[in-house]
Amino acid sequence: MLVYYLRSSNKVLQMTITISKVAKVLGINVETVRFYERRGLITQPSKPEVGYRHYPSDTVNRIRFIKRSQELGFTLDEIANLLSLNDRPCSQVQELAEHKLSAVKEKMVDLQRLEKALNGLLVQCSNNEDENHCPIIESLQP
Amino acid sequence: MLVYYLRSSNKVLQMTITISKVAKVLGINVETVRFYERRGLITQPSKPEVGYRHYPSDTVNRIRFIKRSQELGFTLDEIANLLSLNDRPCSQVQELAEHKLSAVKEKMVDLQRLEKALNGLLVQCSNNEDENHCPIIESLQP
DNA sequence: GTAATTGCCGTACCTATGTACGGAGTCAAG
DNA sequence: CTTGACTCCGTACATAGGTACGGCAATTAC
Repeated sequence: MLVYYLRSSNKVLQMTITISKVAKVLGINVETVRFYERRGLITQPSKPEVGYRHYPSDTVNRIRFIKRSQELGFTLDEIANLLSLNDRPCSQVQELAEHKLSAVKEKMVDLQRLEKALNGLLVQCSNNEDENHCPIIESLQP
Repeated sequence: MLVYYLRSSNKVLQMTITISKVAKVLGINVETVRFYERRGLITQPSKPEVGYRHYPSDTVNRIRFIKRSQELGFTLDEIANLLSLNDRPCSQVQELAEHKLSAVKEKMVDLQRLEKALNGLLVQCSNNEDENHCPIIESLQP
């Protein structure tokens, strides 16, 4: 079910679609769309007297924004923040991104430490003579 | 409250303590100890006719093992696995550690990709002329 | 016109790793 | 003997990000 209506300019078409179409074009679950509504990340279109709600393509775009931001490691709370910053000075957005970047760097240092430790364990293991006694278990024990 | 009792060797003392002491020496919450009991990671000492349960120092050591393994990024499920492998051939333990290692490496690649993307955003931002219009928000949008 | 999809809505459930709470029992100190 | 601290136990709550279900309404397909 498609509804078209004209903007006052008489030029721009705004297409509106049902929730399942929204979910489908984005490749996500209907429930996820509804979840974002509950979280206030997108606004729920008003329910018409008769029939189903229809969602403008703005909503689709907004969810795309959300999904891309998630890929960049932002949480939904941070994304809500980003969305509210739409017309705010660059500096605030930049700050958020920098904050995120330093968190990412920290996490990478963590993982490097971890990688080293795991490699250490495996080296011990490969030098092991005694088949029935694993040095990994040993070395993790106090 | 401390209870000492002798092992048959007549040499080794096994000290037993209350749950809050266990938590205290480990720097964790009492509830966490109880949570590990529920998860089957440690066994709950039987309750004496009168008074409180007392925990042997083995329990403390076991929890230390758990905590170290967690630091290495193992989940509680994996740790349960490790604990059950105590006297098993090295290969199984090694396999678990290798699996973990490759997960760590994957995660690092992810984070590097993310770091690059975030840096890209910040470069755009610093090249920005228009104070009121942030390219980060723009570039995340479709 | 009837059957099969969808939509709508509230609510419960999921994973992972704990934390918190309430009420009753127990213990140690003053 | 009373007070305060601790234990025990079951259950609920917390976070993050959804997913699932049940019952009823509306729409679409044939």
